[in-house]
Amino acid sequence: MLNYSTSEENYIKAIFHLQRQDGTVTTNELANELKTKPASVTDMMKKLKAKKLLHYQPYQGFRLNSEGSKVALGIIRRHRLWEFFLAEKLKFTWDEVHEVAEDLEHVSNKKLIDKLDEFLGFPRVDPHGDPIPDANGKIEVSKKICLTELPFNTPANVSSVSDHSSEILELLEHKKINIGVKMEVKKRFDFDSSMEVRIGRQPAFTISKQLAENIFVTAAPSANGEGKKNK
Amino acid sequence: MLNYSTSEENYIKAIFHLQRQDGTVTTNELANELKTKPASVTDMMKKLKAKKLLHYQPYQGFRLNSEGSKVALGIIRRHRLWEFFLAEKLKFTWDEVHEVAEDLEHVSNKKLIDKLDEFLGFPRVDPHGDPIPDANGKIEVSKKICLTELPFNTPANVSSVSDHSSEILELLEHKKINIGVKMEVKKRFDFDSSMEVRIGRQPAFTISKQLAENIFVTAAPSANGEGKKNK
DNA sequence: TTAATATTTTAGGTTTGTCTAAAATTATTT
DNA sequence: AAATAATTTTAGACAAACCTAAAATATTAA
Repeated sequence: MLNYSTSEENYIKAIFHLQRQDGTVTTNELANELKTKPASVTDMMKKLKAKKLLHYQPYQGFRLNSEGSKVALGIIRRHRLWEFFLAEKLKFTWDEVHEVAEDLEHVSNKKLIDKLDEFLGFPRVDPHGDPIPDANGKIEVSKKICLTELPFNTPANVSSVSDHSSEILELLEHKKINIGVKMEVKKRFDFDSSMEVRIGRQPAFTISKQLAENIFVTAAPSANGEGKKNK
Repeated sequence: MLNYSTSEENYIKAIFHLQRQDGTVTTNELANELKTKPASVTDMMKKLKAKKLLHYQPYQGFRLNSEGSKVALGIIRRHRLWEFFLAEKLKFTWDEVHEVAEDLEHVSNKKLIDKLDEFLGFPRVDPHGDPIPDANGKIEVSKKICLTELPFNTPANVSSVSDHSSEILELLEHKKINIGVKMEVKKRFDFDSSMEVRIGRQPAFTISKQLAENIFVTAAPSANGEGKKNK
C-alpha cells in the first residue's frame, strides 16, 4: 500500500464518509466538509483520479473505487484506534478525542497501528460507538437504527452518535447518554417532535428532535436474558 | 507557544543536537544531518531568524536563542516520550522506536503529551538512556563520560548511546549492552584501541574503538552501597 | 424551451519547501 | 599575499496545496 499525504488522506476520508449518505459525492459537499474551496477540490480530484483511487468524470461527482475504499478504511482504523487509546488510556473525555486523533491518524506505520491494536486488546468500537476496521480493513456493519425510529417502550443500546461536534458531545455528556447505555422511548410530542426517553430504570426526561436524530441504537438483549429475535 | 511546521521542527531539532558539540552550527553540517542541500538550509535559516528562533549572520553559522531552545526541548520531549511508549507499552525493540517517534513527535498537542507523560509514569529517560525534558522544558544534565574515558576496573552504568542508527543498536543488542547495565573496562589495546569490557560479573569480551566511542556511562554506586564520591 | 441560477472547472497566482547552477564570501595553501 | 579551494548565499525553477476570478456546464424556473 502506497503512502499518501495528509491532505490526500483528508480528502479520501471525507469522501468515504459522505458517500455513506448518497452514492456519489459532489464538489460542493466536499469543499464544505473540508472547509476549502470548490476549485481546490477539483484539483485534488484530478490527482486522486490519476492515482486510481476514485471514479471521476467532470461535472459528474466522484465515488471511491475499491482501492480508495481500502485506503479510507486504513485511515479510519488509525483514527478510531487512537480515539480509543486517548479515552481508555489517557483519560481524555469523550468530546476531546476526535480532534487529537485527527492528527495522529496521519502517522501511517502499519506495525505501529497493529501493535497499538494489540495493546488495546483489539477493541471493536471507538468511544463514539463506531466500529473499528481490523488489520485487513474488515469492518462490522451493525444494523443500527436512529432513536427516532425506535418503537416505544423497547429498550435498545446506544451504539453511536452521528455528529461528533463538541457541542453535541457536551450535551450527551450532561444527559449521561453514553455509548452502551440502555435507553427506551416513552413518548413523542408531535408539536416539536421532542421525545421523552429513559435510561435504564431512571426517571424519564426529554430530548429534542435534533438530538434524537443523531443518536443511533441497536436492539438490546431484554432483561430476562433472551432478545426477542434471538435464535 | 506558536506552532511550527514539520520541516521547521526538524531543522530546529537538528540544530539543537548539533550545537551540543560546538557552539554554533554550519550550513553544511545541517544540510548533511538533514540530508538536504545547503541552499535549502540557508532558505530555512532566514525563515527561522525572521521568527526569532535563532541568531544568524550570513556566512557566520547559527545558534538557537532561548526561544529556539525552548521549542527544541518541546520536540525532544515529545520524541522521547513516544519512544518510551513504543518500547514499554507496544513492545517495540530498542532499535525500532526512533523511526516511528520521528513521525509522532510532530503531533504537538500539549494536553496529549502531558497526559501521555502521566500515563507512562513520568519516565526520566528514553529507551536509549537520553533524559526526557519535563513539561516545563527542564532536562536532567547527567555528567556522563564516554566509555573510552572510564578508568580501568571502575564499574559504571551505561546511560546512553550517541549514535541511534539501527546498525549500532543491533550490535548493542547482540552484545547485551543495554541502558542501565553496569560495565567496567578491564584493558585497552593500543594497536586498534579495542577494549576488553565486562558486564556485571559475566566473562569479559572485546568491543571495538568505534563502538566504545558511542557508549556513555555515569558513575555507578559501588557494590557496598557508597559511591567513591558520595557525599 | 429559453432564461436565470447554481455548480463545477479552468486559468492564473500564492506560499512552503525543495532543487540546481552561478555568484559571493571565507578559509587554506603555497 | 595572492591563488586556489571550500563554503555559503543568491537567483531562478518546480511541485504540492491552496486561493480568486472568470469561463463552462448543469439545473431550475418562468
